Amino acid sequence: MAVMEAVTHLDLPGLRRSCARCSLQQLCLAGGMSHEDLDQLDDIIRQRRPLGAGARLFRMGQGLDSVFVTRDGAVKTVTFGENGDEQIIGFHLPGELIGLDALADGKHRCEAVALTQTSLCEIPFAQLGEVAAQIPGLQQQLMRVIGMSVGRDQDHKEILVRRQANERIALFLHGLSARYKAIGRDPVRLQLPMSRIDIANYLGLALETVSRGFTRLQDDGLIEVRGRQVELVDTLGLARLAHGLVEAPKLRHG
Amino acid sequence: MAVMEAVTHLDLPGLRRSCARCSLQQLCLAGGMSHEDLDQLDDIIRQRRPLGAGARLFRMGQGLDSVFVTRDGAVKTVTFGENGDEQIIGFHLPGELIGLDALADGKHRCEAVALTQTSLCEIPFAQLGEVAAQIPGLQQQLMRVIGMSVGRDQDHKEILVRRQANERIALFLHGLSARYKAIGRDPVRLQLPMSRIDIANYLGLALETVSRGFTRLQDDGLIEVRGRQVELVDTLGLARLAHGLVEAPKLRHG
DNA sequence: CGCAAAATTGAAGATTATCAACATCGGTGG
DNA sequence: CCACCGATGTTGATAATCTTCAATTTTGCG
Repeated sequence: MAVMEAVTHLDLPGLRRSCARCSLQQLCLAGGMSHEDLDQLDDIIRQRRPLGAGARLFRMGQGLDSVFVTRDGAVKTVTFGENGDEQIIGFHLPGELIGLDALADGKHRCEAVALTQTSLCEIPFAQLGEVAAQIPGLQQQLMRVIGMSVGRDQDHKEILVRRQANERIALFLHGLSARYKAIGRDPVRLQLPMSRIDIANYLGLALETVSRGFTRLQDDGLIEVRGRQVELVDTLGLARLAHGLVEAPKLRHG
Repeated sequence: MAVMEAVTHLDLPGLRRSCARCSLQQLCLAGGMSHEDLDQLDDIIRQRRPLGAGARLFRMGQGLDSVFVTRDGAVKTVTFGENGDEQIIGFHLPGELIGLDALADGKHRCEAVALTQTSLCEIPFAQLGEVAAQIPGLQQQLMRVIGMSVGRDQDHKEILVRRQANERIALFLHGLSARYKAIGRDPVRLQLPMSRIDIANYLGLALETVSRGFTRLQDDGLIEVRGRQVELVDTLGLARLAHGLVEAPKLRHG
């Protein structure tokens, strides 16, 4: 029961803070639980030393040992087709659960890779099951968290079915903004943790198309792009574009 | 606790058959449970009178009362954008769980519509939670079933990111075949329960593109199309196309 | 400061959406 | 039993969008 790690005495920022004092509490597994129950949850959660960009949480085919919740930073989950090409299945921001892909048969069908320096909570799955059986609130909250993950999957699909590249990009930014807002970050000035290639891959587009889309949205006055920092200028217009309410996105005359 | 309905004495085919004798047992919530536990599960499951094509299981915004498992037939889940257009989120074949979209906040964000005459099992969600807390096996199996649903979502995404229409179609048929096989149906001669429009919507394509894709795949000797009956002739070739291993799907010279 | 990776921009070619006409299927009623 | 009708599905032509290949610029970091 290796609950405590060498990490305990390091006192790095964000480490060994209890769930009770975690700002992500409401979004995470800890949501809506009594202080007593939180202690029990705390006991099984391992808080890992921050991972560097590119570090892997788990690999495809590996058994489901733990589920993870990002605490700070960002993670992408990817699969690899027969031809070996990477496909990004999801981006995971703070408070979002990672590892559900192994729920079906106990083996991961994704690989999880840190996009930036990332610290996260690790929850041994077997122990989670045990504790959840004892604490009714945790059981319920686990379902809610799973539901949120399913909801993000659905959002991703709703992006991918769009035929217009700019609509996908607008939806992507719009959704990201909402997620940032939910974790108390600035929903207008977005600091993107992922590259254009990763965005393109996630959106099912060529990277050049994404690049062009960004400049196009900027030219139309919807966003302001400075590398990986994107500012949402005309949130309403962006939302209209995102929801396909712009009939003819014509070029300016001339 | 309205467990029994007027339906009890009807003895329609597929009605009031216990989980223990259900052919879908292994895929469904009943998988891997003892005979005793199955009885307990049986007690909370309502088996509904078959629904006609077009009937709705639940609507968007409605509270999560029950989850459903298709027993026979097929169901689609759809959302409606701001502009009112329908978007198909998933197709649900026998043994597949429906209703997880409401797990996050207790309200459905999809609508579920029967594609053909469909009979299914209804499981009141509150009671499921109670029983699951008592039966450790059910808890575990519930996770597995949720995991399978998440896996299908991932498959759907992997279809949608494909840029080539024929690849999407090939992947769609390939995946459908696998699901048919899992429930003991012929994985080669597929009887599609959904229209071309629905397929196009699900694949993020125009319906004409789907129609052309079908005939193209037929011309290439991969499938044989007779309306909604599609026979997979060259399964290997179809898989190769599905996985993007065909470099240049050129037209025949001339 | 310089280099490699990341991002932008340009031009050409290919694929798909769209509009439109036509064929086919299934069910209903004569 | 056949004919009709609407719904469903197929096919054709055109225009628009996206991908691809290529060159260039910018960024980030040692």
